[in-house]
Amino acid sequence: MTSTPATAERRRDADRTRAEILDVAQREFARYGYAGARVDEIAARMRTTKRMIYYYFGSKERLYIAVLEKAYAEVRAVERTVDVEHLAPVEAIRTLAELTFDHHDAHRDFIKLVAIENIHQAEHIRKSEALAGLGAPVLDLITRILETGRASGDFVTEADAIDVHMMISAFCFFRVANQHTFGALFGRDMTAPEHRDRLRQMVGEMTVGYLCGSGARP
Amino acid sequence: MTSTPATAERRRDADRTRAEILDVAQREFARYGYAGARVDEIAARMRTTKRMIYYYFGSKERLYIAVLEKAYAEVRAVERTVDVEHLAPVEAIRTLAELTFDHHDAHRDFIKLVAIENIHQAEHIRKSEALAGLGAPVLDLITRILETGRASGDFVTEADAIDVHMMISAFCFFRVANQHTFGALFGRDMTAPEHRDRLRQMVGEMTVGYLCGSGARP
DNA sequence: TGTTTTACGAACTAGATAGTTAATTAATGT
DNA sequence: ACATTAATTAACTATCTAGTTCGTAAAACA
Repeated sequence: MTSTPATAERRRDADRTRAEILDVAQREFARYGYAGARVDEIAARMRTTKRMIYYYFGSKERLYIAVLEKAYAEVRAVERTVDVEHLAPVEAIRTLAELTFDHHDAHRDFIKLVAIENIHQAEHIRKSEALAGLGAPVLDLITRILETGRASGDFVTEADAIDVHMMISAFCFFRVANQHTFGALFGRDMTAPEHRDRLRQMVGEMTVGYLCGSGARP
Repeated sequence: MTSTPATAERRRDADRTRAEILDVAQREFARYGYAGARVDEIAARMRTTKRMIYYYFGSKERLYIAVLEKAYAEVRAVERTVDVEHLAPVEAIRTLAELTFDHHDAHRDFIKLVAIENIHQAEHIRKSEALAGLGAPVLDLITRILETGRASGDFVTEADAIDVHMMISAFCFFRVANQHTFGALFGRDMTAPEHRDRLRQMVGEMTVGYLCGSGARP
């Protein structure tokens, strides 16, 4: 059993080639959409040829699905590192909101892939078993925080975990996904560094403010 | 001057043909994206031919821009009917949030077109002069509400009109635009009728809650 | 009425694009 | 060393798609 050098350069390296295809394809799909992305263009941006795309992935659609799965897997890996269990409910939910903000900020290609997938009515996500049940962990976390917060009397608003997750995601997602049209219409790039901290704080305040209620309601 | 019958059917009717092309094209672009939409398919869904698309619009891209302009124009028309000036600031902002919700709910094609436009980095919106300065009216309105609310002491949070508009839009937009991936991951169709009223109330509470602050902050 | 202009339809084309064929070379196992 | 398998390349093809050509007929106009 001759072991292959893991670090040194090899003329032929299936893993490396596969990974490079996925990498380039992710950028291409995120930038131009599924239909707009060109297989030839992806090939041109690699050190290998178009034939390899079909060798490893079979079709444009299967390549796209593979890109989606990889992107979601990375996201899931980050999510697992979140630990807010030791915090009091108000701080836990604020921290979760801010971490979600950071996460969306750091994975813009992923955001765009999700937006693209929605245009296609999530048909590819639904096709992939690897992507089913991906939402459960966050919902469990939020559910526990909400229970604690209601028990302590901090949270007064009735909303379930999915509602709260949607509220947080909507803010973080929109800021990245709609930066271009919003920028064109309102003359402000919400993803610019000078707005980052303020908006990050805002999503935390917004969520906490909603759950805790305010003096303005009769 | 022979006047043409306005209501009766005519074999040739430029306005009608033009309008039908725009209508069919809007559905097609909203459903498949710019690159994914097929000119032939648009033609097949009309009672006229593909030739007419080029006769009236010149190219696929110019047709797409015309669709965008029409969609934005309709939206603007609705926006002009909003009158919340006579309301107290808290109710004004809540009403604005709920109206925005209704508006997004009622114009789903428009939402999808905006999502598509973001994938293309708003290049078409930027090309169209008809779409510049479209954001100003809402911002003026929010600015006035915020001023009144701060003067009365109802609003304590420091956020400007663009921030508030983004917060409201994000929620309403996300619910419609991301319904498919969200549904696939969390098993809930946020656009389903049984969630509508709750989410509508939620966006109002959320915005008011944020602006008025809550007891949870030190 | 005759002429011009506007609106329309069927068939066609050039180029782009996803996907293939078949030969080749590097690594692996014996 | 040699056979086998995995990885890779270059050139090719069928099809799809935006855009066109050319001819025609209904309105508008004089």
